[in-house]
Amino acid sequence: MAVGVKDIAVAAGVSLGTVSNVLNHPDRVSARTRARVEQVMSDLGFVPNESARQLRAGRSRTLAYVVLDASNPFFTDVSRGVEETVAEKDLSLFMCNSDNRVDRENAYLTRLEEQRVAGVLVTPVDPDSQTLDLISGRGTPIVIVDRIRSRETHCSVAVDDVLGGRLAMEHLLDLGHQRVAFIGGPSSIGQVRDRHQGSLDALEDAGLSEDHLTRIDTASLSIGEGRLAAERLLGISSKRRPTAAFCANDLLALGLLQQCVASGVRVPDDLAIVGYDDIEYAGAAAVPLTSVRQPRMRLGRTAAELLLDEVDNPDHAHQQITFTPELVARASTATRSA
Amino acid sequence: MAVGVKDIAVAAGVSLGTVSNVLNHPDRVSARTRARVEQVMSDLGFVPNESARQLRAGRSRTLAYVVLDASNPFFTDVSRGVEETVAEKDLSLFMCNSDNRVDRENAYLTRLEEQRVAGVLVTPVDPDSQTLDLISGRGTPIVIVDRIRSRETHCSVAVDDVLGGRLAMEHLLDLGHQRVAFIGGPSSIGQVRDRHQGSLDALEDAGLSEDHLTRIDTASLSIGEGRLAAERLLGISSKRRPTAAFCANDLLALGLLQQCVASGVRVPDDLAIVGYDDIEYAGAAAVPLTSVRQPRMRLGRTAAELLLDEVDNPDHAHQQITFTPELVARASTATRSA
DNA sequence: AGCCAAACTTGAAACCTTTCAATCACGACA
DNA sequence: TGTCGTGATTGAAAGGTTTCAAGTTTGGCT
Repeated sequence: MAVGVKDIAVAAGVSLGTVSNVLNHPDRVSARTRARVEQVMSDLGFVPNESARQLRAGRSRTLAYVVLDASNPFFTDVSRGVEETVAEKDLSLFMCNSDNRVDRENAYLTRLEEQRVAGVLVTPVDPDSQTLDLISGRGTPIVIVDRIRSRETHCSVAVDDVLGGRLAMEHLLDLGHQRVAFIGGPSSIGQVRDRHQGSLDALEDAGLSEDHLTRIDTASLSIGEGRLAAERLLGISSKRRPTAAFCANDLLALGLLQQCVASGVRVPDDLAIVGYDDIEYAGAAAVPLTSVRQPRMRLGRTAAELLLDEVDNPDHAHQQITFTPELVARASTATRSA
Repeated sequence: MAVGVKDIAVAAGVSLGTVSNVLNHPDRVSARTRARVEQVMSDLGFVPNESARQLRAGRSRTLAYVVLDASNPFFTDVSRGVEETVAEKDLSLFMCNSDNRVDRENAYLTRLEEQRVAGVLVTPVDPDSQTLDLISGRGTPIVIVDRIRSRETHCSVAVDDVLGGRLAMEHLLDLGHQRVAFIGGPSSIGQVRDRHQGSLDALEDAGLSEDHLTRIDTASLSIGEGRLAAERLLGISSKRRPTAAFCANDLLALGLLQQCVASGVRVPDDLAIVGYDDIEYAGAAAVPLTSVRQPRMRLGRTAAELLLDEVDNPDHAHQQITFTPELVARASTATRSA
């Protein structure tokens, strides 16, 4: 059934080595022989066995990206950047979705290592996971995407979340808001902590105390949690209620926005909203959301470049790259007069 | 550097075969030997080489899903269903994103065949692509997801799009709308054709002529195209303008909704909107969208089950499974009086 | 015709694992 | 003590490819 190089060799009347050369070093083979061998290959429907090739070569020509949450548009854009860069090389990219679960992440990482993939990109559930060190220690290059690690044992790319938080808060303060809600959680997520910290920094710089920021904790960064947060926020007596909300990501902001509209709270007049990530749905919302944009594609592209370098540059040095976020102002924080 | 079974065997003072047995047939090995070998494995950091295993076994224990568009939430939900089912077995799942491009789809399929994956799920750009036949003809099982094929040479799962189109249109007709726009394209996509056809069927059943349906063609099924469609729709003089729009998917509907809100057109009062797919963002929109829901997870689960059957059931028979869609009514088509 | 270099082709070894028939060790039983 | 059976272990072969040193052919030149 399965036809291998040997069958091709026999059918074309050449040796195994020649068939292999047609595949891997076409220049070493005379045009006539090559044509004949290629003809036979397509006649017989030959499909090279990548396992055998890998076994010989020691490594495969495949990269993998272990995504934290494939349904979050933020990550699909990062993936797009990765794919774009990888596609230019003669490599393929497989994607694995850990879905925020440590066990699945580990299962995938193990499988990938067993497959001897050329390298792995990963947005880990826990950036300090020891598994990552073990694997790269054994020789599989790993690049960490969108997370920062305490020890610099890998390449990584990330965005400055403290700065992002600061940008969001400064924007709201500039607009004259004095009472702001920070909506996000759980704080085990580094991103959430950093964005919150950035808001506090901005407050401090403005000479305002921390009291001006009301923290509303959420169980996750989802639309549903955004709706729940809205209920808690709107439950506050209108006198003391914040006039603006900064959400740790756009999904929360979308949920918040929806619940506000449903409750007759006008956005931005009664409540200004800032999101984070600037996913496509943020700009496309009925009240387009102001959001902090991260260079998502660029994140993916850079991560892939670092990995490619680590894969085939013998004197590669680990790098930690941090990008700068940017505020995109839209209707959800438009000035009241407008 | 790399430690293999041989190194383990030497270090543990046993033969190659015994090490292999510890891995694959633990019951054949005495408890004492097994413990010793396992100890050595973890001491030395042994990671089995999957390529070599595969080479011997002939097939890998990996499945793959070639997704049409990883950034469309519809497909991420289908993937979730697939993953769920696959995770129950001792198999892993890789995802590939063809991004609607035939060349990438083919590149991935080729790679997967070379890797000798156990089976492939695919939502193809062109359901009648010949590549699919070639590959399954050579022995790699393929299941087609969310598309229908003219010839029944593979298993496939899909949703009845003609019925979905009919449900949407009947809903609008029930609400008293007489002039409706169908927004979607390009019509090279079978789904778009079917959903349009379903609307026509509903019209006919209601005894109305095709004139009651204005078709607005789009270049793709994206939010941006939805906005463009809105401009064309709103350009029609208010006398002749449709009072409702049925969009071929939710992304179009979201774009349409946004542009309407921005232009001061009230939804649903001035224009009722029905989307398709019922992605999470549809229900979470500022004016929650009425949409036609497809059993996305179920689609994924069923596809995976069919594939698993084809993989390890010798007398597997191809099946074409069609699911039934369901209308979810929300605010975007609420009755005017409400 | 004879020689040489260059171009091409060959065959065997190596990659790492699994399988399976064959061997071994051990205790039980006669 | 010798034999048998059982469970544990072994060693060699196989799986499909690539590599590389060694061998062969080709064509040009004198």
